[in-house]
Amino acid sequence: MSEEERRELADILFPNLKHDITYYENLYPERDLPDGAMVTRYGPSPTGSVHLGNLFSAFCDMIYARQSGGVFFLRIEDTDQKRMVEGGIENITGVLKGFNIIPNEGYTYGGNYGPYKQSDRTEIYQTYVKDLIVRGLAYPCFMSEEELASIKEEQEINKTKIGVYGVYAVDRDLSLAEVKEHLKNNDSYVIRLKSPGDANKQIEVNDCIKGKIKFPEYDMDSVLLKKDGTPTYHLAHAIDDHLMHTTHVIRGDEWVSSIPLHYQLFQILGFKPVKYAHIAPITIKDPETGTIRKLSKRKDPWAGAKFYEESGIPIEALHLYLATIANSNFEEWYLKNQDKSISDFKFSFDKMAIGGTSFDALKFNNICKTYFSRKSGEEVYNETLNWAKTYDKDYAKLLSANKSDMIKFLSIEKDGPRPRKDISKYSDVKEEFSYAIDSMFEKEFYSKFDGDKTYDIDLVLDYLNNYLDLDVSNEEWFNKVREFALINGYAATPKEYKKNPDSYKGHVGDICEALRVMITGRLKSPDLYSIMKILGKDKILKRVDLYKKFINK
RNA sequence: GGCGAGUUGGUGAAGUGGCUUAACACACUGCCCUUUCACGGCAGCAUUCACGGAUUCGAAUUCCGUACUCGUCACCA
Repeated sequence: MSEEERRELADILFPNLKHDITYYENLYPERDLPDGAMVTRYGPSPTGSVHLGNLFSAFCDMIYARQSGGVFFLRIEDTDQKRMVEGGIENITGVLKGFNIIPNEGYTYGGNYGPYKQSDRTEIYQTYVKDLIVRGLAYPCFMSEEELASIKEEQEINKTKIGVYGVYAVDRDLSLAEVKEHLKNNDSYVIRLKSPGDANKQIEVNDCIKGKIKFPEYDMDSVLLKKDGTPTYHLAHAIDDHLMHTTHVIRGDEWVSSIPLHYQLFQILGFKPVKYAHIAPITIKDPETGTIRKLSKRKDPWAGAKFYEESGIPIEALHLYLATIANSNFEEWYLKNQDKSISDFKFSFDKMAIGGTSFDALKFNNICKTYFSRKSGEEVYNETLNWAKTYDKDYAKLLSANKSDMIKFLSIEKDGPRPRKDISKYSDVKEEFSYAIDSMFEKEFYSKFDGDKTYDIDLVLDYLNNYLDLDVSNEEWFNKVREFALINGYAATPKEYKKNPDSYKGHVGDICEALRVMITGRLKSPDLYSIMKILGKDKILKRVDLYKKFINK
């Protein structure tokens, strides 16, 4: 086909486009950003629920854009109508918000590079494709599904590369008359790339994470525009990321094998190539089979986005975990810098895992504990209340009614450089601190007690009535407990008791244990003095009463 | 099958030719601290980096081959 003919063909195929390429190029000028600013984007396909892997890649988009003073935008990639799920888009934007992953531009966020939904950009894609046709780099292909299937079969038998290329691209060099004939017959068609590549030549690309990768040049006539005039992912990616001036495409590594195609597309469209950062999938070692596989929403609760909120895991703790997955040196840095947060850390692509990143539930749990340990009692209280308001309304009421005491309980052993680590999620607060709220404690009625001993109520009452003094310091208080222990035939320290076990009934620890069990209903608790001080003598005595009922039930 | 990537302890991983008798964290075990638990401290936990070969004075690190795992080869993204 001559250039004249291609021009004619382009006009026949796309008669109604309002603009030309230059129009769009001018519409979306270069962004005015500081040097080194990264423009990243998250491009979800609205197919329903969100996977941890998606969240991770969006998280990376956000941190890299943020730390470089760039832009992170959200683009809805809904070019496939068949995959559309009712409410899918709303679900995605909602989940992102819920996870505190906030784009600073894009769908529902606005910006000067929209529309940010691909189904609203069809005309733009077609404009570029029309130009490609004029330049002889794209052509209409009328091959039927059957024809495609049959060349694939042939290729499989011949053990050659599968796809539409070379001699298999039968419509590649159709004459204008032939195309017109097809059109007259109303034959359906797609627009294919007329790939200028040579598979015998190599290209080398530099992935920000994976480093240098070599591929044969791309030589297949990939589909650019589908039968319905809608673009394929590849075309949309090239055009959108060019027009929106994305600098870094961070995406899952299932895309690395399409790098040659994308690279070629950028080249023939005359676009400055984007930098790619292909992140490894989040995997898990299957507990049953021992093999490594991708996280599965069906088998692994962590894979689904809903899980975290529902089970009361703080979003910030998840961010912390994503950050430790994202950069291998983050964890160490975070442990050394007690007072710093994620945004203080400088992430870099070369600290990202190249192979699969394994999800370590135990480590995640520990990170959650660390998160809580660094929060003040009041912060823990507020966050827990906030969570309970939607996920445990009854508990939320109890929390509100017991605010000041609850904060005191949650603050025990929080000051100082070595805070307790006993909570990993909001629902743990309810479990671990049930003794803090009278009505809960009464209901629980020592059901949490996991020992088999019964304790001397008279001894405890004697102590409470005659020796208890909560107006002194912790140390003085404990000295009085020691005094009381000695008087009653208990050793003042466990060491002493160990030396002469026969001369004592037990040691101070035993007295404390009795107190602890009656007051908290369990063998383990935070500092006893602090608990007693918050409760006060009256409540303590009531609990001893309750214990009496428990023993005699 | 073609193309591409990965393979370091119980786990997540650091490591880019000598500073590695393989960091750090999680888990586990022991001891210490201690009124319980948690926290914290100390110690233990890979004589070895999938396997075979090559290069080198020297390799977990470079090269070649083998095995296994993963991704991809759609008018899905």
